[in-house]
Amino acid sequence: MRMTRQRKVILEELRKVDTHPSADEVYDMVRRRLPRISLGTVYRNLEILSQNGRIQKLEIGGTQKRFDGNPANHYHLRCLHCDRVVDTPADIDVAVDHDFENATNFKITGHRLELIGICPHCLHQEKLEK
Amino acid sequence: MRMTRQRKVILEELRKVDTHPSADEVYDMVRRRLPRISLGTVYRNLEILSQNGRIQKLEIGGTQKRFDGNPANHYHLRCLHCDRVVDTPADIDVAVDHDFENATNFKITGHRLELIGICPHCLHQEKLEK
DNA sequence: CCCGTATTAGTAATAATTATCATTTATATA
DNA sequence: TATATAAATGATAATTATTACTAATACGGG
Repeated sequence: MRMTRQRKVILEELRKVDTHPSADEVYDMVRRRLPRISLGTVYRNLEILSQNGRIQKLEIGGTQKRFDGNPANHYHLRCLHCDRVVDTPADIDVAVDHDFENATNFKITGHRLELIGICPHCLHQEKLEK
Repeated sequence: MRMTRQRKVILEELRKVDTHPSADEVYDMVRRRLPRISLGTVYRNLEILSQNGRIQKLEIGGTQKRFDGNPANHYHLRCLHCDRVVDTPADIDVAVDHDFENATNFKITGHRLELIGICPHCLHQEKLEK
């Protein structure tokens, strides 16, 4: 994998944030440094970087895919109100694979878990509105 | 909610299968009984039926949404090879919401869990190929 | 049975992503 | 350091999945 200027900046910008941006949000972020980059390049590189394990492509609820600059395994919380996606603490691990391997006749290689709820920010808003 | 002919057939066909079809697959199934139904009607009804809790809209990996005629709570296994989606036994429940509510400051209302692996059918195929 | 309104079929529009291709550029090697 | 070459880019077109629009239709209460 050649480390092009575009690829480098995409990776750097994605690592700066913990907001799990969509491809077009990454495009906006990167365009501030590389105004002539094209959206196709962003898509292509997000795909390549996630295939190489440098970032994560998240398939969580909603219409767009989101991207995570942290390639380490962790879960995500999604806020029903503001759609924000937040990382869960790294030390929580839900060891369910073995249970399901016993209960079904699949060979389980992993799982995707997404927690749904209301984020602290929106909880606070709700209180104020009462 | 009016029970139109179209809506009734969509619900019936979806309940017949355990394959978790996408909207266009439901369209194909339903068209055998109602050849003049339109794809828009299928989309609209799948949305309405899922909002009324009669079916489930699944947002699992892949580009298309899938639908499940069984509205009861259960998890899904997805096969990496053939993309088949299979229900998990109903009696398995992963009680993680409380743990995450303590570890974060979200109010957790639920979770989505998807098991990834190789289905028995594909495992068998692999053996034969060796 | 008739009326009012939700629903439909058909089509157009939108949104997200992927493909194409001529030009440019990173990098291995001479 | 210059050069060859294959990978990558930018611009644009194409595709895929889904949603919106609208005149015509049909469900179901009275």
